[in-house]
Amino acid sequence: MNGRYPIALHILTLLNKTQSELLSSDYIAGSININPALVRKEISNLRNHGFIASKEGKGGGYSIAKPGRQITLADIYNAVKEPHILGVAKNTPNPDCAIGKQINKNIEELYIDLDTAFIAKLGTMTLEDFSNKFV
Amino acid sequence: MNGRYPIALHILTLLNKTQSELLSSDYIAGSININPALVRKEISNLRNHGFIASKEGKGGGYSIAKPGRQITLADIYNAVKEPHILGVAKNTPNPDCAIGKQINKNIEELYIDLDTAFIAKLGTMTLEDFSNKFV
DNA sequence: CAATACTGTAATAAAATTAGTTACAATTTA
DNA sequence: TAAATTGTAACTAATTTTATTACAGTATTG
Repeated sequence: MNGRYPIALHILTLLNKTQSELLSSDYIAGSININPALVRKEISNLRNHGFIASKEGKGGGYSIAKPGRQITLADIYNAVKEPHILGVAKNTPNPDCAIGKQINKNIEELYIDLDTAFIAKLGTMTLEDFSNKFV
Repeated sequence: MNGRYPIALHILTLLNKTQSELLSSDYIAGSININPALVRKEISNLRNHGFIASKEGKGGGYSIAKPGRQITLADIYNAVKEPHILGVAKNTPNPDCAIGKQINKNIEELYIDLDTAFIAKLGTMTLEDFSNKFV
């Protein structure tokens, strides 16, 4: 798994804590300590999911698009998630092997089961809850 | 996340289904369709965790070290797991930012919480259960 | 005891993925 | 019109993952 989830959480926490004004990608990048273009790229994704509103032009920037109470950590997970929770092997198993032939289907099933449980757990926590951990 | 979990599951399923004889890394690699040296490397890890027994020399190979009923999918997860369930960002957040200063601690807490729940779920399934999905 | 067939492990190389950088058009404000 | 900002693409660098090669060590078997 790459660093997109923690980055997304960082961005959304900042915006959720800053209701009154717009934050620029430069400011956000300064808090995270990464490149502003990367921030804009991830925000582009989060905006497509309806979590963030943006305003172009001078004085523009970003704000949270809806109350943190209405964004669960599962929603964020779904917005940045990897294809499979426990990783994907890149091999193509041997179709002439009894196990190899069936393993992908069975792993797939297992993953769906796990993913469902994981999302259920994440769904019990909101961005607001997470934000409230900050003093 | 990389492909180690599915690879480990594949190896262990093969061995659990083959109680009577030893399987060579070559045979296992043939089923997975990856390099035998990689198989031996992952097995080296799984052996250190007590899941696999090995025999060197001619006619040697691998076998399951204990009943599949005694190996949970959580045990396997713990043997190959990544540092964090939802990924790690490589940045060092700005310590002069109120959010940046606290985010790592809060993410850490969240991850421990999630990991615990995930392991509990995985702990309800055994290698035997997984093996039984194969007809 | 010599040949063979394995494991165990390390070193290296190749491939794939992720993160970072640069650039610039488009937009808005003043 | 100048300045500040987003949006996006193209490219580069770094890191991680996977693959390959090699070979010493260990049993087995004729």
